[in-house]
Amino acid sequence: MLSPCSKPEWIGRSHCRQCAVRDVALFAHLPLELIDSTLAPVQHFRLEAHARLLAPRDPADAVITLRRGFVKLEDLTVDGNRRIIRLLGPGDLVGLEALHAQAYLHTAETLTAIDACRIPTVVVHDLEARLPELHANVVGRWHRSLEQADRFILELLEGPAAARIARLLLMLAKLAGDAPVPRLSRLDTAAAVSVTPETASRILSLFLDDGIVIEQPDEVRLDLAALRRIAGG
Amino acid sequence: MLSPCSKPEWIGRSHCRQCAVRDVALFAHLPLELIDSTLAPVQHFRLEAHARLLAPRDPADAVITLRRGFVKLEDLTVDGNRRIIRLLGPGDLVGLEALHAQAYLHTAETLTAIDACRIPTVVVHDLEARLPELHANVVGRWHRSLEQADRFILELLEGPAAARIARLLLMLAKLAGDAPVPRLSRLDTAAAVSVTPETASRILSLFLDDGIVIEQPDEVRLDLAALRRIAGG
DNA sequence: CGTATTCTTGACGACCATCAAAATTCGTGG
DNA sequence: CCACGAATTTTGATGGTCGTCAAGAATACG
Repeated sequence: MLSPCSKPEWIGRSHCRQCAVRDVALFAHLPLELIDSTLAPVQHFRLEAHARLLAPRDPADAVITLRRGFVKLEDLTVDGNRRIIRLLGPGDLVGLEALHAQAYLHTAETLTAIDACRIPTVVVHDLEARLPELHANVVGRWHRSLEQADRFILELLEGPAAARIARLLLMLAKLAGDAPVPRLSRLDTAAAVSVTPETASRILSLFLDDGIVIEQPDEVRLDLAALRRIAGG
Repeated sequence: MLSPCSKPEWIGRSHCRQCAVRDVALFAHLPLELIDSTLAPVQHFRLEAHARLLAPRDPADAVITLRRGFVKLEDLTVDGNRRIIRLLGPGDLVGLEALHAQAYLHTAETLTAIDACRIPTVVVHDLEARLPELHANVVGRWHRSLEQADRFILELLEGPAAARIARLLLMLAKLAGDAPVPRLSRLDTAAAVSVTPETASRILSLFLDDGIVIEQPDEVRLDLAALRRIAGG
């Protein structure tokens, strides 16, 4: 079940192209004799849909790179509502805050089944000290997270409810790329765009009636052009 | 007007305690002969209130550390409204994205007169390569920005308008610390919490009537306890 | 098969956006 | 220093959107 990324059968897999760590060519530049010793603690694992990955206040000693599947990051607002603050897809890092804080800050839960690698922070820090180019990549991760937080502020929390939900679906579609777009529950949809579950339900009913959204058990088919029109801008 | 931080009269100033670069003791640990050569490009400057500091797409070749005063970061939403996405105070870095991107991403404008230092990114990268502890500090800056973005999502864009504005004022008070709390225009208040200027005006009228807020030309006095009650949670 | 959660749909009301107009402040130049 | 125009602010009236409350239907789960 757990296998170090340095094993031959791992390296050969096409998914490695999406692996955040592979992207910076860490493995290629590492001296061969260091590969096993350094990357042995990196554990590959799978997890089913709707499972908790991280909880706030958990001791943060590792980051997780998503190879396949989708994850939501959520928090409680001051008046006790759930709010989704970020959506992560293949190539993204979950639990980035482990690189700077002692504990995780947000709840992380899977939206779909996932395929991921657990990388202890000591490994990242070790490699960072040796490979300056990895440092730029880590900063890039922070930058990406910040950009997505800004997009939540500017797109998902702005304008009429229908436009927000349309933008949410477009955001998911972009995250998914070629892969099928994961289906969000009404509760999660509401928690992402700051409306009540009732309004989320009503608006999705409209979208379904118009054929703009087609729901299947675990995924959705979207009329992107129509959604862009509703999203405005 | 422009003076390197390494000049004697600068070092001696009490404000240096608030200087983001001083905080990591860069200067103390640098070999003496490197101080002048490395820090010469760091320029200290002042700017009046309501002045533009950075604009999106400007070439990003420096970060700015705020020694005194307050700055807002803003952007346009998809439907063309101004939205304030971050508020910065003494010790914060403006234009953090320069450390990773080629151009600035947001509009940065002063809320008050400021006292700041312009640090070319090459200087930061040079020092980072030599001093590992600076790297942790830089990551800390990204973390702080991300935390504030999350607080905007969870606090300022949630709940009734009065609660949002109360939370905004509390956030400003915390930023200011001992210093006077800067006065935000109705337009800026509205742009921060995503309401119309009319509602911002109406709600502040209530606060003024109740003595919860007292406005002076450039600053405000706040009844923090009352604001916390209105903020909820 | 029964219970709990999620989802749907409806009716109602509150909050806030919108439109409008007047008052005030600010900056600028006469 | 005053006068002028532009921008901001205030206040009111009105309507729409969405939250709230409620009850029933569907779905998931043990």
